[in-house]
Amino acid sequence: MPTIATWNVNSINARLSNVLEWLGAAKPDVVLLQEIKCQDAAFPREAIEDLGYQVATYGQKSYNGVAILSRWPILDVVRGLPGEPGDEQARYLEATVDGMRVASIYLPNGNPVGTEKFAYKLAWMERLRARAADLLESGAPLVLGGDYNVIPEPIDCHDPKAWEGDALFRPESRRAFRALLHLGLVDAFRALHPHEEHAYSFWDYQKGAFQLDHGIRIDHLLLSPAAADRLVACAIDKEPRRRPKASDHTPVVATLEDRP
DNA sequence: ATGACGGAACATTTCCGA
Repeated sequence: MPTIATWNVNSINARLSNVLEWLGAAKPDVVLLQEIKCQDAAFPREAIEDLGYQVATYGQKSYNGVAILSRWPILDVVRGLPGEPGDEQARYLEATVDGMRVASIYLPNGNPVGTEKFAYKLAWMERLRARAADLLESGAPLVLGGDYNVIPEPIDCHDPKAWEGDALFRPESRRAFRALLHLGLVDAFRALHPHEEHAYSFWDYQKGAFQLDHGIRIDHLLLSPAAADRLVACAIDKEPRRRPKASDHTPVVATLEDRP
């Protein structure tokens, strides 16, 4: 059965050996990467192609950058989130793989609240909602995966009080995330594990956060009804976060039934 | 109130992230 993963790698070149090892061990079929932190030409394409993946990237210098890896051809690629032609931040890459429309999403952080950065986050989320609504019209399977930089509910963080007021947990951010769900999108992990606590996908590098399990769940796979109907498993793989030179995020992996 | 870690780059310091 096909698996699709999302992983914010916090620089693909700093993380290459960890990424190659994980691809070889977990053997995901489709991978949505965020924060590749390089331009397209600097992406280590050959090393990943050698493992049997096709590669599409949408990079920029130093910051942001997203990519899609797939065992199947990557078709009809859209670079950038529609709705704001002047937006030069590389945070959205969309394509068709194995009959599914997929997108790799690196949603803006939005801190500090009260600045143009928070306004950009909320505007970006509205653009994403509009794009998702368009994509849902076809009824084809759709997977919107990535680093949403949103803690959906108190259960999704170790200490809700510590996150009060942060852009990741502000009511406006959570409401905009719920607006995506209200379109009919399903949070794959939470749908299958409705009460699971300490299910985190990010732990800060500082203050021993990983060892203390002071994490947050901000990396999400949102599935359209046609994709959610095929959902059989969703897991957070903490193994890459334990390794030396780890990203501060770890992969989230969904398993879908074969196409009917 | 600040820093703590870690990455990139016009780099021995600054900007950014969550």
